[in-house]
Amino acid sequence: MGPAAVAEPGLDAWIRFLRAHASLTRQLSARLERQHGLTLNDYDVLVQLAHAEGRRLRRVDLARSVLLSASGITRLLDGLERAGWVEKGTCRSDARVTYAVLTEAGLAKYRGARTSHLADVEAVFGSRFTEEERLTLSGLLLQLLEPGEDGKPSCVTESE
Amino acid sequence: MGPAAVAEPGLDAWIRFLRAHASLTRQLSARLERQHGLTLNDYDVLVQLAHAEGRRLRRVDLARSVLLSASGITRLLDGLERAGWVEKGTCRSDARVTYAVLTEAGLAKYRGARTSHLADVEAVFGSRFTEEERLTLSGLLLQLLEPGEDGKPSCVTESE
DNA sequence: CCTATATACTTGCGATGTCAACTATGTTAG
DNA sequence: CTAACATAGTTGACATCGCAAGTATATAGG
Repeated sequence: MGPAAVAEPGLDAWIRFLRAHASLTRQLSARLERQHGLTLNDYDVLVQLAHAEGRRLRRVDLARSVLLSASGITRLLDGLERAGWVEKGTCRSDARVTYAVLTEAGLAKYRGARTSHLADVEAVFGSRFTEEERLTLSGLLLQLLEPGEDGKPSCVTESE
Repeated sequence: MGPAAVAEPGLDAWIRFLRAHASLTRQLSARLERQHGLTLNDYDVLVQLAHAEGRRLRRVDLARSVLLSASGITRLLDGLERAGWVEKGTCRSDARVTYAVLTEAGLAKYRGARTSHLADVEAVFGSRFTEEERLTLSGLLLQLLEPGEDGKPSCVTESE
C-alpha cells in the first residue's frame, strides 16, 4: 500500500498522469536528443510543418497546435532557424503574420528523425499495451483536450 | 481531418498525451499557484510527506517518488524550507542522508491546499469522464509506469 | 480621418529543471 | 588498513518556458 492508497481516489488518475508524463518524456526526449539533437517540441513542430499545406504555418497557429505560448514558439523557432530547418515567410494579406516555413533541410531532418522516434514510441506503447488498449487510451486522452486543442489550425490566410 | 489523420497511427496516443499534459498542467498549476502559491511539484511533495511515516522522507526517495532529479529535489526543497514548510532532518545510521521533514506549518499548508486542488481536479476529470472511464484511464496510466515508479519508497533507514 | 481595441510577434526577466562536477560518507575486496 | 567503488546530496552552468510589457499592424466606431 503506497501513497496511492492513502490519496483521494479522485486524485489517482491525475497523479499517475503526471508521473507517466515525467517518465515517458524523459526516456523519449533523451533518445531523440541523443540521436538527432531535437527536443520533443522541436520534433513536434517539424511534424506539424511537414504535414501542413505548403509546409508552412502561422506562428500563432503553430503555438496553439503544440500548446506553447507565443514567446515559446518564437524561441523554439529561433533554434530551428539557426539550424537552417525553418525559414520565415511573409504574408501578403496581413503584414503582422510571419510564417514558419519548413526548408528542404528541415524536411530531411524530420524524415531522418521520424523513423527512430516512431520506433521509440512503439517500443514503449507496444510493449505495454494491446492495440485495443492503445485505442482506448487515445480516445480517453482526446476527451481531456479542450475543443480546438487537438492540433487543428483555426483559420487560413494567404501566404506569400 | 487534422494533422492527427496524417500522423502515423502509433504516434496518435503519444501526441495526445503530450497535448493533454500541457493543457491540464497549465490549467491546474495556474489555479494552484494563484490560490496557494504552490507549484504542482511543490504540492506533490507536500502530499508525499504528509502521508509518509513520521512525515519525513529521504531526499533520494522523494526525488524518485515525484520523478525529479536529485538536484531538482534540492532546489524544490530549498523553496519549501525557506517558506518554513519543510525542515532538514538527520539520519543516525547514515550520515550521508538528509531527511525532508514536514513541519506543522507545512501540514497546515497542505491541508489548506488539498481541498481546492481536489476540487479543481474533480472539475476537470469529473466533467469529462464517467467514473468507469476514470478508472480505465487510471489503470492504463499505471501500465505506462516502470515498476517502482508508482511512488513507493524503495528502502527504509532509521531516522533521528 | 482618428481614436480605441484586437491581433501577431518579440524581448526582458524570473522560475524551474537537467547535467556534469564536486564533496562527503559508506561499503567491499584484497 | 587501504584502495576502489557506490551512494546522498549540493552547486554552477545552461536550456526551456511562461508572464508582462512593448512594437507593429489591422479593424471598427464616432
